[in-house]
Amino acid sequence: MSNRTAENIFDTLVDGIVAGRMTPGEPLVEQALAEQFGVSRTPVREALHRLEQANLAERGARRAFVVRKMAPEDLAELFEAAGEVESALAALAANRMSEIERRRLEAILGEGDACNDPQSYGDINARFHGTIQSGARNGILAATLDELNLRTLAWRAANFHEDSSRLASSRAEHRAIAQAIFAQDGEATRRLMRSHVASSYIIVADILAKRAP
Amino acid sequence: MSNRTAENIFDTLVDGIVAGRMTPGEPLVEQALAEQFGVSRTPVREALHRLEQANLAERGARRAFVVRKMAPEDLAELFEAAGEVESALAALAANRMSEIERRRLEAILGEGDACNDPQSYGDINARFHGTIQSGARNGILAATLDELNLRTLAWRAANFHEDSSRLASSRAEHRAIAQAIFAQDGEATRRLMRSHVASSYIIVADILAKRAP
DNA sequence: TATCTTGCATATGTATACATGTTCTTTCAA
DNA sequence: TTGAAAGAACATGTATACATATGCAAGATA
Repeated sequence: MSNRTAENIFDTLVDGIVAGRMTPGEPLVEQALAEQFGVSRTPVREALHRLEQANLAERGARRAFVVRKMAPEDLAELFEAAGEVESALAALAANRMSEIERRRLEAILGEGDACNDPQSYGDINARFHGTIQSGARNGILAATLDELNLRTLAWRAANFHEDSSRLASSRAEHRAIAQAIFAQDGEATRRLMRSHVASSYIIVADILAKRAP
Repeated sequence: MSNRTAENIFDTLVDGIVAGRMTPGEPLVEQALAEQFGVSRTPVREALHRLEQANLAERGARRAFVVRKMAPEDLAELFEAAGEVESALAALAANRMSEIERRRLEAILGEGDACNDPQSYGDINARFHGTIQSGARNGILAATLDELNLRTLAWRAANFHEDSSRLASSRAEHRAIAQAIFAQDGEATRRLMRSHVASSYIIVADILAKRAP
């Protein structure tokens, strides 16, 4: 079965990493992956290079690729960077979102209040952030955030399950952000979004610290 | 001579694009480049894929790669994105730069005042921004800015030569930014840096508008 | 026993041939 | 003259063989 193309293989590997099925340090050998996917080394090779560029893979022994390990300092930088970019997007969105988009955001808030299942709350959370992201009217900055989030996702999936107390505070933070957006107060929106991202960082870092002290 | 490796070829092509020797829309054909560099298609291919990922190349007719053309709206988004990221870095730097770094920044300011040659002022300008960038203590966010700047550079090089009036206002803006950093006023630094990047955008956009109205 | 050297195992880097897909051109018919 | 269909041309996608580099292990030598 060689219906898999380079793009396809890349997506599969990304998914495996962000879903936590492939653990940091795990080797990514061209030949082995080629046999596994039923293709030659060439498309696998291309996929691995893209992984490296996306900072999801790095070089290990014998120049081999391995799933990237991140130091705790890298994690802090990563969340700080994502927080800065997403809060910038939110500040822009506060001044640029259409009336329709604002109403959609309000609706998403309502869905979040009515939802207690962590799984589907994750979905609602993604739609909340996605609505703000597209409301900023800057595709390049949005793509930049996507890149960064790909990397935070790898951590979240491996280490983080939303608990109910986090769910409650997430709701409150979302509402505060939305209110700042409705008031078209860019700077308040920026500040609130930054601290929202920071609090999700604290949880991930906390779980990590407890796990490997 | 085939001392050139994939990395080398990538760098050469990037340089050619940002320096304006390769114009937007120019085809990048694997076979032709391979012969030109004296290597096979394989390393050229890899370089082209990296160019595409860096948004410096895109697909043209017959799936061929061409040097990326940017619409004016893209340019606006790009500078806005770069402005947000760099101003975030500057805000962080205002609170994190060491005493030594602050003195270095002051020295660079002095060099800028003493310099009237646009060429070497470009150098000083790069060192000013580089000092702030590294003073922010966030390598990931700094790398993000580098990526964006690679793309703005392609425009600047093709369309922009600093004139002396711009040089004077650039000096004044740098001094204002530095003073906000010395005062450890993150928010003022952010605001000033954002408007500094925006004014360089205005110049590029202006020249562009006069060129192809 | 410690260390340096040599050789091999392993994984990526490159070259080349062939496969695939897309566009342009030519040709034939209405 | 126009339109559609077929095929040639061109460019990338993939497979495979060979080249190169790197780390590890074994053995020789001080």
